[in-house]
Amino acid sequence: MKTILETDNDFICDIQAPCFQMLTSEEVELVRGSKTQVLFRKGDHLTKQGAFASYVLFIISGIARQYIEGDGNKTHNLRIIKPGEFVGLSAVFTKNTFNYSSISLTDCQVFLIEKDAIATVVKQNGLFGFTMIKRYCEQNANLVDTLRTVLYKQMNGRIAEILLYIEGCKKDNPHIFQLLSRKDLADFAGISTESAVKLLKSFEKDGLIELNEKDIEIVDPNGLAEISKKG
Amino acid sequence: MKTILETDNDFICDIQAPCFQMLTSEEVELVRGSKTQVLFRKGDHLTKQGAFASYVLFIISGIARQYIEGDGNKTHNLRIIKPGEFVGLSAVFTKNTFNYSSISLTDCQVFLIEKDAIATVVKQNGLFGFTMIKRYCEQNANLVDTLRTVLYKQMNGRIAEILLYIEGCKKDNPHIFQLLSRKDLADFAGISTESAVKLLKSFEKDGLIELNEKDIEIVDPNGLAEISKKG
DNA sequence: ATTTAAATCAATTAAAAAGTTGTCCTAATT
DNA sequence: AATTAGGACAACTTTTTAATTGATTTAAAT
Repeated sequence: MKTILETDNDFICDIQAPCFQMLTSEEVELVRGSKTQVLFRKGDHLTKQGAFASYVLFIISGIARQYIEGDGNKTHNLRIIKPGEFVGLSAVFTKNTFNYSSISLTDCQVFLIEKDAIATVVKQNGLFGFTMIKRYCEQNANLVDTLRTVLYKQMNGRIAEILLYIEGCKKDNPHIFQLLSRKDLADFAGISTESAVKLLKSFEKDGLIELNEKDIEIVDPNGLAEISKKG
Repeated sequence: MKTILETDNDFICDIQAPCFQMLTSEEVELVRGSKTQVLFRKGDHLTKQGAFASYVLFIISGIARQYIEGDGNKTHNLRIIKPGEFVGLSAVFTKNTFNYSSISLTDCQVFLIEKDAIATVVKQNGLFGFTMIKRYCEQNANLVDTLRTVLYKQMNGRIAEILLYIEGCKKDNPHIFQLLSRKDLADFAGISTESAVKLLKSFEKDGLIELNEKDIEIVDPNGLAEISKKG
């Protein structure tokens, strides 16, 4: 009990993440007083699509997977959530409910910050507002990319694209491929699990990637980029 | 898409559960306007210990398991949550965060009701308040029982007690034992998984229960009650 | 009409998780 | 000091879940 609480306190006493550095000390106090910290264990839901959202989540450590739920167990993965990122920003200013689910791929230390506190600080602090806008903007761009992929690309391009995307997440977790099942990859690409399996094998045969158990080694990133671009 | 939405609407258009029958039509409107409905799939978290609680959950269908998280993956199961029950009532009037986690054992249709709406209705409607008090009271009694068990009983009594408890949940789900692992049972009784396995076998040998795969048949409820009482 | 892309289905294999059992260790009780 | 309750560990088995493969079907695109 004691040791865990101590490490918790390390987090609690300081909001060290870059995006909070630009706050005044009163603003830090406001955020500090409006937050709580939770350990989400591997496999826990950080957000549940459709549930009331009275707070945003800020990831201290660990990674998670964000997805939208369709009918009948269908899911589409949207992104890997990394340390230093927010979840549920879309609930602060507009919707009152989370419009997607997310689930932790590893244990995650997370701040939950009441959304009123975020809104207040944004109104006071232009610089902080600016970084929030930047985040929204990036998310928008990513959503548009996802949409384009779903609308226009076919299997090869889709899986090549997400392989490169996941590869880019290796700096946050070098073993990220081991944390994702074939179904997870398929749900990122929006294809069936079986198709994903077959395509990965064929990519391996073509020398684009290397499959070692669940780990995937990107051998020819340029080749993959080419396939991704062609669609 | 269509069929699912239709069944959803059946729920959404009417708050049919007994405990809402005593509300005036304005109160029903207030609750209706402050609620949303979510399908939690088997294995999804309904609540996460420590997260902000801006709403209470009301179970329409399905069952779930409520537990408290300790350090290092230790959990203690508190109860089976059944249709017609609330989750998170303790957050309405006092704590701002959930003080326990809960996870669905089957798909669950759930109303999330903003806690302000519940508080408002309780203040207006004495009869509704009365039923809420009754619920709190029952939960208190159950918590005291749990505490007594943990403090004073030993293995045999603990496992006998929870077998009878789970048996009592069969009217809400006849297959409930199949939904619980040996670890789940052990975490209800507060003993190790291995001890639970061994005790179940010994109970079977003594003709108290019958084990068929994961299902458990209570053969001698009086005998179990005896063991449970003795501790 | 024919080709192509990709989902679905069914069967199989592989890997992971859960359950089981015996042995040993520890702390409390007698 | 001896006994007892019950957890912890290790080895093993069973069950469940995930991955794979090939065959078939569907639907769109040429």
